Amino acid sequence: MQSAKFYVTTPIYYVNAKPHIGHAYTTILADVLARYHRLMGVPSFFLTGTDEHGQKVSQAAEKAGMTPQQQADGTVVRFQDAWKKFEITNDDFIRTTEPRHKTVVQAILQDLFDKDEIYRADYDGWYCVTCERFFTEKDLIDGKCPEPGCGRDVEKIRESNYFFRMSKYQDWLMQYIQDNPKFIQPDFRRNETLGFLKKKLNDLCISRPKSRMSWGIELPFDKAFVTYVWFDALLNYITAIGYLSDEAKFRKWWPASCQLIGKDILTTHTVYWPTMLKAMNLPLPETVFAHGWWLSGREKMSKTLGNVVNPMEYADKYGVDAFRYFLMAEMSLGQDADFTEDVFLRRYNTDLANDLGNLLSRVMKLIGSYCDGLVPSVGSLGQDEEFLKKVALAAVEKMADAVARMRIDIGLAEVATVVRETNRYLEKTQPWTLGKKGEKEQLGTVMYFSVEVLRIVSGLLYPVMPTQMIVLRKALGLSESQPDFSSLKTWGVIKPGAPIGQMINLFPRIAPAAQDDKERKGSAMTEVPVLAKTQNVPEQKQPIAAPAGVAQIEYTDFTKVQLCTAVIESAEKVEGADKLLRLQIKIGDEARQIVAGIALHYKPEELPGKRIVVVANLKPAKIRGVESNGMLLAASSGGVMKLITVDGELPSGAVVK
RNA sequence: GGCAGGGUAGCUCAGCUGGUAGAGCAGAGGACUCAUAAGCCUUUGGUCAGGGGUUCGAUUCCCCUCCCUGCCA
Repeated sequence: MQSAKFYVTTPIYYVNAKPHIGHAYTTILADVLARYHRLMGVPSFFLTGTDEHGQKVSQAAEKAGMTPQQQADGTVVRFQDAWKKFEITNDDFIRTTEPRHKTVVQAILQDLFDKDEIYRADYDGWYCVTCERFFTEKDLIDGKCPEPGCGRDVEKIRESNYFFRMSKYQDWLMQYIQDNPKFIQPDFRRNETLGFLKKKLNDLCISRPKSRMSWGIELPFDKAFVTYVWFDALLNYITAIGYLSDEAKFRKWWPASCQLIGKDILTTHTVYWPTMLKAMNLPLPETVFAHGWWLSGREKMSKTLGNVVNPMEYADKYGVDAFRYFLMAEMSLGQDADFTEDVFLRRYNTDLANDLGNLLSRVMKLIGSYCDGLVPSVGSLGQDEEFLKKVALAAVEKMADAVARMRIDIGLAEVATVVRETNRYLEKTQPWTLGKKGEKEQLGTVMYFSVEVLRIVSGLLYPVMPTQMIVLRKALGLSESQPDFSSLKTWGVIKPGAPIGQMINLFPRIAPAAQDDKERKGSAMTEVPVLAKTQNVPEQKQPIAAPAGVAQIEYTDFTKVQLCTAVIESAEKVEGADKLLRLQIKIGDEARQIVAGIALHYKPEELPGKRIVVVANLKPAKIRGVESNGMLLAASSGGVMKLITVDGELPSGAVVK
């Protein structure tokens, strides 16, 4: 199943956007695929980049008082930094504003124009002066501008544009898709494209008049126009690898092995793109793979809904490796998947902390205690050993197969099984008992087999968790920094006598924040706002029976709130706010500033020295421009408000529960 | 409305060409202690959406209904 080379691409991301989980997922998936192929010794090229032309960039630039290029230069780093942080090993990063891209795009356009693949046409349409946008007849809503919140009258104008003769490739493309089942994956996406192609395909407008939109690549044969962004953007996949500039390089990598996309850009990649390539007389990519969305609760994760989980936050909170592992393990094939903290933590604790991390701990401890910290030699083998070895080696094959089928999740599940089997193996053989009984030889066999399995597991997981797996391998005394696949297929690589490193805690267990049950799943994500969306959002099923207004909570929910006692050091009014006081408090030895809405009930001078109860782990917030690090508790009824305090003497910083 | 794909244990899903179901997680119980209160063992859960048909026999094939999802309009 190995090809001679592996060229993987992500879409180029719109530079104006902030990196979110969708970008992160695609890019990490590409990275994992690239790393697996490198591990298997397949020459690999991994491309990502940014799409930097188009109206939104120029609008943002104008707003910021800079040129579009400056705007793009300023925002592209958000992607570059993110990928660095996520250990992305892309071989190139293309920006569509780079000369190497623009030059080649223009050459392609000129060539297609010369071959009459592109022609000019006039047509009538409707223009909204306010929105500065052009619409076709059917775009209009009741004959008015369809832009949300606009709805003004539109005027009929005649416009010219250039068109790519896409329609003539319709039959060819349908046939090609049918003949090449691997071209569009997963299968149901292929059917979608075929469905799309059942209707008459139009030619593709590939230009925009500069009068409407100027930030783009100028058409070489008509300076009054720039290239339509999609036509420009899709070409990145070939310009970056040397099309028309470095033919040897281009021939080495094209056609792409795997082009990853989100399901939202299926048509551009399975209709526009292949017909463009056909017109250029280039072969099509082997596979265009459309993955699903990450969902939180019931809502699609997208910036327009405002419920984006910021990938940075999870990576910071739980580690880049754990984040990568979660994304790869939790999403299967082209399906959508849920991203909630509950699901994340459960998977982290189960797979990484309890099973894998803990396995490493127990093995290291046992070798430290009973084998002088050295990998022992092997004695006679029994059925248990043969079984364990078989399972581990089989996982290597299964992972290779899973990678070829784009089912990283299945491969990872296979590895998890191996880890579980190893834990079982330890229970069964009880090396601690063997150690106490002084049965050195058997003990040695058990420990050696455990170490070997961990070596193989670490190699299989390396592409997903590069940092932590290197740590693991070092702990096993492996000197090589990167594993290679052939060593994973081989049993008995670690030599007896090799020293084991210090005990490490690879994946510290995280105390679960909340119990999971279906009804509360949606609300577990604090980032999800209540949306006033009326269409297509089914009512929440099975609403929980709870008193109106406030739902019952689990004890573990309560434990999320860290309450403790504090002493007020000083207090003063916040200027411009009649209810707010700025308090300097001490929680134990820690000084903090909080803002409290108690000015109508307490005078600043009567507060110093009072013992209060505060929520200590509340996210810091700015209230009226004043930073507040916590929140005090007070009870109120009928216009009277009293501070919560403790009954008797207790030091500041005492835990309240 | 058209097309496509689904509805299997509390959750996420696996079940190829028909012989009444499995995994992981979650729940319950237990023995142990090398380990990250982890791990291991045992165990509770399923009229396999509903109805009809073909068949000796259907979760698996066919038809109908209901519900969900995606794409399109």
